[in-house]
Amino acid sequence: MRQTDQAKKITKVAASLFAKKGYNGVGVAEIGAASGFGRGTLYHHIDSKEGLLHEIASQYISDLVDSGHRITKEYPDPVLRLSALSRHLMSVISNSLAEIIVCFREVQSLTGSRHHEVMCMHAEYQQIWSKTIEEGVRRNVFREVDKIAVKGLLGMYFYSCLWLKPDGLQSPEDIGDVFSDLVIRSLSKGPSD
Amino acid sequence: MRQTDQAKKITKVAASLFAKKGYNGVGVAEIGAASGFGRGTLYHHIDSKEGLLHEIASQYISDLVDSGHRITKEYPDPVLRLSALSRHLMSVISNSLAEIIVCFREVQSLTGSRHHEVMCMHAEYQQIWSKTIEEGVRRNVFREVDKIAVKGLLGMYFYSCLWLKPDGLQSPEDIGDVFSDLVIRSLSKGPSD
DNA sequence: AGCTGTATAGACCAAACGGTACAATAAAAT
DNA sequence: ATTTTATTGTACCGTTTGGTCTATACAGCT
Repeated sequence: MRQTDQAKKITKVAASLFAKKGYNGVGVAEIGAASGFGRGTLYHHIDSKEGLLHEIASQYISDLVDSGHRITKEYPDPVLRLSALSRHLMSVISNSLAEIIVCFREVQSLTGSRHHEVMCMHAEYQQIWSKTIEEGVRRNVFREVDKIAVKGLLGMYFYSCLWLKPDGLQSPEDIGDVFSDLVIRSLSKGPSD
Repeated sequence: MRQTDQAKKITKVAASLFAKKGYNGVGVAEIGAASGFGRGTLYHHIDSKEGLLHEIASQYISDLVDSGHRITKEYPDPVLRLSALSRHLMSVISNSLAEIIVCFREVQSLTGSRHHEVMCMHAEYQQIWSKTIEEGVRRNVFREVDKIAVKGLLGMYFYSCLWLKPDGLQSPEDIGDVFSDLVIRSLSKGPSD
């Protein structure tokens, strides 16, 4: 969707407000005030409050899916690919904290096709990780794991939006490395496998 | 806090409504209707809407902390303790899905000391896991890991409230076992450590 | 019967909600 | 200079918000 600069600014402001107070905890008047507009002006730039939410949620997750496919092509080796996915995911989360918090906390506030679209993209991103693990099993570098494991591993990352501090001591890439180390060790073949 | 049967019922109903639509997405009228009361009656049993939220959030997490301490005493061995914590956490999450979803999604809607209290208990629970890992390092069964790792590992569990189905194929304990397997492998000493 | 304490429903309140209408203004195009 | 076109603020709409107040009903007890 084409967005003007003003609309982008409003989307950005709305994301951080939604992240702080929740979708239903923020009124359109507050969004307007925070972006320096009156209510009438606001509605000249956006279509509806829910449209704003959809924009926030879908934008970041479609980016994630695109980058995921790119990384898949770039790294044929499953171990290296997992490290790259890990670093990248962590840096996206860190750079779009507000958007991702909103996306996870407020998906259920989206209705109909908007909700469906976001859920599908989320499933697609999970597939990217699943395929990587399967590839590792095929190449005999990973052991066979329950299908539910990938949900757990991704949870490690996504849950971080609740404790990640943008100006923390560790960089997102450092954290991504710590996590990918955990992930790869948990998947690797041990002496008994 | 002492709660009458009616108050407990209202808390339960409110938890599932909050989980589905978000704290600010549900009105007190709706809570009343869903529990079979008018608005006046509702306020005869509860003090305020935020009090309800606090009840939901604090109740489950204080249970979690208590059980955590109990398990710590019961299992001196870090590996066995981690497995027990894992199974237990997963079954609590599964049995109180709505409450936990609400707790994580809406903590920020709590104000002042109520917010602080919940955050402290959450930190205390994380400590229980941290201490277990440290104990394992001391006993030379776990390798040294970054302090941030425990946040990631707990995220595996907590994030599950977004995809866990109460009537799913796998029991919470099964999932807990899959997860504890991942956790223990990711922490274990490898050939190169 | 009379009293006391707990439940209950519904009217009511001021404030805020998402969204629209419209007039006023600024900028651009002619 | 005049006409379009894109922005803006404000007043307004009906609805819903969290919370209070009051009147009634119904127990159990004396």
